[in-house]
Amino acid sequence: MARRYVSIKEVAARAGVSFQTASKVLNGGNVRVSADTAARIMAVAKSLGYRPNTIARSLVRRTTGTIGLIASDATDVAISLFSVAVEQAARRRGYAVLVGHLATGGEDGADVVRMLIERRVDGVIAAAPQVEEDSEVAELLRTYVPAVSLHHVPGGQVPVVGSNQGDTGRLATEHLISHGHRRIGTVSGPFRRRVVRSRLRGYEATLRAHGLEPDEDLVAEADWTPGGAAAATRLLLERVPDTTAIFVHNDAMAIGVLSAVAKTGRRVPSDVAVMSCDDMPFAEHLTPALSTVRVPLATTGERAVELLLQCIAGTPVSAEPLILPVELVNRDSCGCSAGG
Amino acid sequence: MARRYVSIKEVAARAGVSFQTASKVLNGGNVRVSADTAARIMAVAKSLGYRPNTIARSLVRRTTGTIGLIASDATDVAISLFSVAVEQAARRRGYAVLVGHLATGGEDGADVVRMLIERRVDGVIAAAPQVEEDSEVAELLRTYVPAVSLHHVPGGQVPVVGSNQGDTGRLATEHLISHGHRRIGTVSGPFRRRVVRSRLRGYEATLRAHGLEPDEDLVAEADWTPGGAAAATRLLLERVPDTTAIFVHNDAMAIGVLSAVAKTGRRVPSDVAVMSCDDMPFAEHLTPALSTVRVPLATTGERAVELLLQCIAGTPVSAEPLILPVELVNRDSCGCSAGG
DNA sequence: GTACCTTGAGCGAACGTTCGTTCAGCGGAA
DNA sequence: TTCCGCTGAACGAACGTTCGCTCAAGGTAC
Repeated sequence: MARRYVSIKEVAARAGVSFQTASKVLNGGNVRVSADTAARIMAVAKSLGYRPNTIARSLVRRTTGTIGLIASDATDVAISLFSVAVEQAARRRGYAVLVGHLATGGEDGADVVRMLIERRVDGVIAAAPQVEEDSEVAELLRTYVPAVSLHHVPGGQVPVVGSNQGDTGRLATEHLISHGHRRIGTVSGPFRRRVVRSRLRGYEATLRAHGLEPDEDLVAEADWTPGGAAAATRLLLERVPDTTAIFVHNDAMAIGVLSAVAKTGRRVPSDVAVMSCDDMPFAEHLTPALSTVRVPLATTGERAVELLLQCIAGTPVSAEPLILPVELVNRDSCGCSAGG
Repeated sequence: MARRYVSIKEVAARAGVSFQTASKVLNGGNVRVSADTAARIMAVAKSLGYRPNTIARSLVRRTTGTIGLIASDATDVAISLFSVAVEQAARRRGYAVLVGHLATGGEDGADVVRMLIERRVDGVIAAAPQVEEDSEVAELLRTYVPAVSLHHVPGGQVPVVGSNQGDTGRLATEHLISHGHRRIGTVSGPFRRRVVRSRLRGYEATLRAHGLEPDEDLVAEADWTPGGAAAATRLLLERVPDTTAIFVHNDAMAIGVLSAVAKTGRRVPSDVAVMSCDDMPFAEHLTPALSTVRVPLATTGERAVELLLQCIAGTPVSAEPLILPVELVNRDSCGCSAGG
């Protein structure tokens, strides 16, 4: 299999020019080379199957044209949607993406970042809630490499991009209230996440704004998974049997909520209405079709890349988080189609 | 922000040794350095925040410790499960992963591979069905870099790892037959995919083995998405209204099938039983809980990494595909829990 | 005929490492 | 005293590029 890359020196030798000249025509910018010398070099390069060695290029240019993506264990569709968007946006701009998926606990965060740093990525995008608690990661990001995060990073100084999570809570809750519900529960992600707390605040504020008192029995903490959400839902319906609506913190959990509600013999949406967050591709195909607050993950990914490239270029970047609007998507699970 | 990496030369200068000596203690192997010189160098390195530059290292070592992963647009949970497994397995072995997500049509396959090659990845793992049709990609993989694929690559010579897809078709169909079904439809992925054809062959062979004649009206082609599957299901049930069971080619589509069946007023599993493939995390939480043939995607990812590292090391590798067994997982949608 | 400009190409240095070889100094055996 | 071997460290070369400077040849203007 003896595969070997041919270097620019071999190309140059075969073409009868210095390797620096070959460099100019093959990879370089302003060419200063006659048309037929150039053509000859190109021809030789092609026939030899020359592929530039970006490793060597990176060494002298001191940039790798690579960005690092640190993502949580992307069983979560939302994260993978985001990751794909990031990679494609980056590639469109000539950047490659080096990815690290954190273990569930996120205990390897610093390892991943070190790996990225040692590979000299030009910048890092963090899409892992675990970094919220990891000050070692924060420190590394702050001191070694431009970074953009989907989540707040301890100590700040890392630009954040995302949506207003309070809005998702507000929108979902308001909509449920507009359907006449008064006993509105919520199945949330882990309390220690900022996203979760923001959504919870939005939910509670909206309740109050409509004269309803938040009740902590109505709040059930889960873990972003369908299974966890199903358990939380059972608990919630036991504690408050007359719950008539549930606000779920993501679509994956909504699957579990739907199933748990059905298992108690209640029907969605007539007995219990359900509103979710995210709007993943499968949401509209669940039974009943899931009403949800759309979070623009793909756009967020593209914005994150743009923002990061600005940081890399040294353009000053706003200290304020870049906020992308969320949007209510009404389908069946909230009761809209039933005319409720 | 003037971030600057400190090089080994600066560390060496501060420690009063040659940079090659510093190299030995910081990154090198057999040390031949006195204990306190070593300690001094380490201390300086730490205080200066030295991070080895693997770019330079790669240049001289002629390996990057990086593998490329080319994946289809991983909206598909199955692919992202696989990708995560690959990355984590690779990292455990000291490799980083450079990822490229193909556009839906896969028209950028060769671009992605070229990007990987120019970055001198040590090997490539392909998890994109589109490569089955891309002989340019195949050619690049064959001539430039060790590779392992989840899908057959035109022209062969690239080791394949995966499951026996005929088995998934057989297992699902047999199980449905064992429940007494005689009119068994199938909602498949795109016909031009080998996976799909293998599963279809397994399905048809099993039908025949039980004295049932395959009927092409019972085969509805879809596109791996819930929406496409829903449409295909409607078509199928229109063409053959007395269909009593459906074999779906993945869990994502099963969501659409479940919803489409329900919309015709039929119930799952009593009117129409459903068997799927994959066993994604959400499958058991659908309503009804999805019976499915588990495809060990995560294990496949780890095996792919192992196999690739063998190729990289030059260990001869079997020409036969590496087959991982699939497994029947019975839940509610096939009728098992109803005693059918 | 001289001076100058332009074009095309060569050349040296640098990027931050690794790796193998060389070398100075020292202790001990003959 | 001489020679040897060992230890600790220095040193040169190489990896494959980019970048900027130098330089020769030829053309043009005076």
